[in-house]
Amino acid sequence: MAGEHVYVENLGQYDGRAVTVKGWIYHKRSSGKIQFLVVRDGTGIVQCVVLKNEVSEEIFALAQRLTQESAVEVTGTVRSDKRAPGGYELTLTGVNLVHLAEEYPITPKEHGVEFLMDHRHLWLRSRRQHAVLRIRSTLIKACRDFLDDRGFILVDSPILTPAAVEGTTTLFETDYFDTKAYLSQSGQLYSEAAAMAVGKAYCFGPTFRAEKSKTRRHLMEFWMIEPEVAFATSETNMDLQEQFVSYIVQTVLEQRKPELELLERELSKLDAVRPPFPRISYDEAVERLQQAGSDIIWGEDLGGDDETVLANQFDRPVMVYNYPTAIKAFYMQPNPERPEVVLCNDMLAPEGYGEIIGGGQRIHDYDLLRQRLSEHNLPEEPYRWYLDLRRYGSVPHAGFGMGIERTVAWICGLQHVRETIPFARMLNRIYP
RNA sequence: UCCUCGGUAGCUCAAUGGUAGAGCACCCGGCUGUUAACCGGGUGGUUGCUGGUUCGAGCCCAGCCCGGGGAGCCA
Repeated sequence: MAGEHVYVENLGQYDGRAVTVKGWIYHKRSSGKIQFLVVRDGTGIVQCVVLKNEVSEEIFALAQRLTQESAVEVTGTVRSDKRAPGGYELTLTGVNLVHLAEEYPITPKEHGVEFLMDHRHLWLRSRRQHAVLRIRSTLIKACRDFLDDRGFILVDSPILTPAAVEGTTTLFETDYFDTKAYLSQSGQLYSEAAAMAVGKAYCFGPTFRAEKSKTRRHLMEFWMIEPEVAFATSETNMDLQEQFVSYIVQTVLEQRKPELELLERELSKLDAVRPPFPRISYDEAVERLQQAGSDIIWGEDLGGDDETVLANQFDRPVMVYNYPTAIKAFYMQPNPERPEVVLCNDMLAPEGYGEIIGGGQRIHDYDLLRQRLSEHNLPEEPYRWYLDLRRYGSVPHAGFGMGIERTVAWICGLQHVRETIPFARMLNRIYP
């Protein structure tokens, strides 16, 4: 055995040279005196050729024994070849078996969703899932780069919390040394405290919703990034959102084109995602929907179908602002000229991917916030610290939360968010 | 919680109320350029569970279990 250890993604730089690739057998085809081993190493996939009269009998026999997903170190000469997927292939001189895999459950044929999700730990090895994971990784880095480059400070919020952020959503309850604690459904309230400390803050982490939601857009555990800015208004908040979303989409488009192509994503639709984004008021949204045949009436929240109808009227994400106060959370700042609506907005992704951002301006007046807590039948005690923020140098401020999985699903063009997170937590699924 | 569709070989699926099938995977054999290779042979079943109707149930009926899609809620 000889040859420098090289990753498949760099094979092009080693044309004509002897190298070693360390990886797993993705697939195998044989034809009597010639065998094709398709090896993946995490960075790519390369076809390796084993010729009977160019290797020893032992090597040829060993290659024949290899099973799907067996771990190997293969040595051979890099050669560009049009017949090889990827453009380069390896003519093998040696094979070292690291581990002979048992019969692998996931075959190159079709599988159902339940079977694949039961084998999620193995499904991650497939090409499509690789592409999604890489895009997710790039997207998260883009989110953080964007905020870090603009002076935001990462201030993480706790996962274990004493109370609900919004009284409405069901929370996962756990025991905290004989008192109750809840898994965080949002880091926002803590992000507000952080913004009052450092001016521009964001938190990024998992959030938990115990709602028995069973749709392609819902997970019980999902990741959310939540920027919060002091001295900001709903207007500047929407400016930030469109800059933010444009940046991450264009970054993924630049850096992950091969992955998007593998997923057969229509790139032109992503290319169109640049500022400014259309902004329509809730009032206008209701009118547009009624004209389109919806039976929605003013005061009702937009349903999933409504969101899709609206989003389809634009070629980029659309921001719907100033929803009725009655259907929004207790901390939303009312419009001073129209208290029946609040200064907030949602961002709806195109192509029916639904709401990817929810945000708005927060109440900064102490008395009004107390009144709202009371109106929402929320206890004051757990929110004492939150009310404190309105007692010591309270300023207008705004922020938003973006769901990572829905955003990845949209950018990748996936039918379901379960493929956008390594190990999805869903209704009826907490394995593997 | 509600609506809707489904559960048959390891996987994906067929089977008028009348002998349980195919493709793939796996095993054996053949093939020096395969691309989900191909060709021949073989192994493989408590038809989700319980009860009922019937001479006879994978199929019809009831209940339950499990899963897919959707609603509500939200990101």
